[in-house]
Amino acid sequence: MDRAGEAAAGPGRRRRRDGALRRDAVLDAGLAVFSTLGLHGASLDQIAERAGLSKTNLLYYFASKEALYLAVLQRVLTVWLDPLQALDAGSEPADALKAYIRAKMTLSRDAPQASRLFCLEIVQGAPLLRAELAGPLRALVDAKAAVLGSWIAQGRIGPHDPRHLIFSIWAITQHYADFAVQVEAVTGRDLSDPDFFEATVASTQRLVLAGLGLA
Amino acid sequence: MDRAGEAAAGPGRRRRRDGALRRDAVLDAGLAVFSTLGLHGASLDQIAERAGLSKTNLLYYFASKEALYLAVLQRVLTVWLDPLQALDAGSEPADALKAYIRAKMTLSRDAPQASRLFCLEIVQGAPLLRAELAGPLRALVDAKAAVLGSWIAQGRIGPHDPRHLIFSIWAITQHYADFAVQVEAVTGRDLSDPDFFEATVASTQRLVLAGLGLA
Amino acid sequence: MDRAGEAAAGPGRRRRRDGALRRDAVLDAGLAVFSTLGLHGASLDQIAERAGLSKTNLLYYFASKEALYLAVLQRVLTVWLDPLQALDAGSEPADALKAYIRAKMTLSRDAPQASRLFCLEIVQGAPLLRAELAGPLRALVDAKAAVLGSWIAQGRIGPHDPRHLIFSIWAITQHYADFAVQVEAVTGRDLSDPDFFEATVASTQRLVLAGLGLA
Amino acid sequence: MDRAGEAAAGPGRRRRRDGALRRDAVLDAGLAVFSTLGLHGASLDQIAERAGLSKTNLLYYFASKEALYLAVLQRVLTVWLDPLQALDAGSEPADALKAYIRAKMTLSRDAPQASRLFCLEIVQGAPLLRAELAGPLRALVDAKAAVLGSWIAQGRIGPHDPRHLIFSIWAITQHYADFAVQVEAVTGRDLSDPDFFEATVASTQRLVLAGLGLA
DNA sequence: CATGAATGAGGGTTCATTCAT
DNA sequence: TATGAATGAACCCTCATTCAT
Repeated sequence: MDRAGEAAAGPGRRRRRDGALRRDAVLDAGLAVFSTLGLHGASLDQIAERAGLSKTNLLYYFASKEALYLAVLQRVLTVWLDPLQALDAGSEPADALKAYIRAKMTLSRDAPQASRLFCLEIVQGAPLLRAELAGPLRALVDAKAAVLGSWIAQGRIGPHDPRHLIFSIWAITQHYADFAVQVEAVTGRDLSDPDFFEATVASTQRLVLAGLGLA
Repeated sequence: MDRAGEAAAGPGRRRRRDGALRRDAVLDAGLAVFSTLGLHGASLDQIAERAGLSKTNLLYYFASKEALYLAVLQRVLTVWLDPLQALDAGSEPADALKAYIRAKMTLSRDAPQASRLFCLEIVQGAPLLRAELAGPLRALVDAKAAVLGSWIAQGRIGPHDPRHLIFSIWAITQHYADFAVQVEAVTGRDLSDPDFFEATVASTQRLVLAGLGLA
Repeated sequence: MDRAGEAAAGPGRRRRRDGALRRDAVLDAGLAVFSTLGLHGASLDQIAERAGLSKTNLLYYFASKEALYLAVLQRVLTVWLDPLQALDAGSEPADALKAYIRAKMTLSRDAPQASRLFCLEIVQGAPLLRAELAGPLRALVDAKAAVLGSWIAQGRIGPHDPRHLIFSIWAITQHYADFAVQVEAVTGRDLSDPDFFEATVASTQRLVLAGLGLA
Repeated sequence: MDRAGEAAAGPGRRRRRDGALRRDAVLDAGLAVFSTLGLHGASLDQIAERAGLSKTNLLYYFASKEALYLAVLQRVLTVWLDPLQALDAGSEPADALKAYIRAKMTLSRDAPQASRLFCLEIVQGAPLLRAELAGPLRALVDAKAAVLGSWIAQGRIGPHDPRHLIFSIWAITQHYADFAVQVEAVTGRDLSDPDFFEATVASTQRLVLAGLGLA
């Protein structure tokens, strides 16, 4: 019944849904290609082929290569800042930090391309993202640094500069996505291996918590 | 005598030395441009101009764009692995680790472009460096992991997986070079500020040493 | 009754009238854009936007870009040849020529875009208008040359080749539309200034009439 | 001997001369194509083929299509303003005007493409030439209008506004280049026919001189 | 009548690379 | 060594046109 209903929904609506799907397919393809070859190394032809449409048609959905790149980046950034939002002042510090580390490491496992694209953009000086960094990102970090600061003030965690702590967690967790080839070259494993994933999470949690005098 | 010898060396030798100087100039220019724009975003014209010669002449020194890129990468890699070599089994663990962290952070301050170029290459899957990773780099890490492993076995540092420990130190120290724009957007400072540099070194040392039960 | 009839005419007829209005709007927009940018420099999008409809819809009214261009040209040509028709053998030569010059100069003032589009087409070799030139236009010129010729034969105007005379009048009067930017750059004025318009008409009339020994 | 000398001149010099020749060939081809199809209608491929080189090589000589177009226009403009320079206050008015009309008509015969390209540019609003019009061209016209004005003040020619007189001569003489297709459609002849050329010159001279009371 | 989606051809331009000297 | 000239491949993008509704 439902499927019949969908089939009868009329072309207009189906089309529109197809359009949104194709847009998403393009964003996915863009993420894959951009994160491997960079903005300049990627070609629209490549992305279009991967998304299953023609280059011209791709340009019907996104006005230009740079517009597509930006759209991909925006989508990445949204996902990227999400876990930190959850770091809550009301939680037990150890639990909150452990959860945050796990959440970030999970992202590194499940969305490594997003991590890499973000990394590429930042490493190259964030020509298109600088405003986002100085605006929303900084605001979020300031807010969470305040949370960590209050824990320190209450003596619940050691006196580690909150921003350096955040950077350290970011650095370590993202390292397993961004430097995955290196990790694999050295260890022969990556995060998709459940044992390795758990060992990495545990190791990072232990380092950070002990580093803060919580273990 | 030496100086007279040099002065009288004739065009042949002087030329050769000039040539070596120009080669270095090209490598420097290549590092600067590649680290900002990536392999594909950089143009030989740009690099040549920065190095003060013509594009055609540049191609006399390096057979192709990719050859130049590789040469730049090789030079980077050499510098890159150097500090780890110094991690010596004979030292006191705390001292050795503190020194290593400081050395790496110093590199991030003094050679951020090298760090970024290395990062770019790895993030994109290390298409040209994979062999280096699986070969020399892995061997070096294995060797140093053995050192750390011996310290653990002797109970001189906590039971933290040696490779994860190395990754964590790399991740944190390189973060301040690779994500410098982000660090600056959030904190308003960077490693060239001596106070910030020392605070960052101290913070990282404390986290790692405490994380290993050494503080 | 008529108005009621119109009001009650139903969608069919009203639609048709709307259609004619939109057609005209497209022709107007086409004239404006083509006369500024030429056939190849103009885009259907531009014309459609100016006419207030979508490109696809524009192509419902005109089968192709070239078809639209031709339609615009046709409309221009009709207006263009009109004043010459009025040159009547029965009139006094001086009056007839003065009236013709004024009529042409008025067109240059009121329909400069039409003049320019016609000019563009002719200058480029009239690829789409050659037939019109060799057919109706030549016939008209032949007819009017006969009129002028009869005046010469009667000694009522000087022995100036009729066709050259017509060309001269065309050239001068159209110059103030086609080369308006140049005229304005040199004099700071254009035909929309009533004083300048009258002075230009008078000047041209004087030159031509005196040139024919009529003053 | 001369030819041998040239042949022995060495590659460097021959090359350079070839380069200048090719540049000229490109300018010629550009004039031919631009004057027929306009800036937007012309393609670099077309021009390159006509000039006997590849599109890419053409772009080695001229940085962009617009740069080439401008270079062509500049060359045209130089030739264009030349005859007017010769209009000298010291001459007999009738002789000077007759000579000027002949010179302009000769240009229309020998360089009709230049005339047409100039016309195209002006008709479209002179987007790239406006500065030239308001600067050098206006200055030249002002100077020559002063000459004509002095003749009027001395009663040597009739009281015809000098600028309108100049415009009229321009309009008529250029008409035979710019509207050549129309002239040919109507008369079956063009300026390359010596009889027609002389008749046209004479006719124009008579109209203008008589118009000024000089015949 | 009207529209959103899709397409293919072509255009200008960049750029690494080669050639000839 | 060094350079100016030349080339061909690839790329992004525009645009007239068609399709399907």
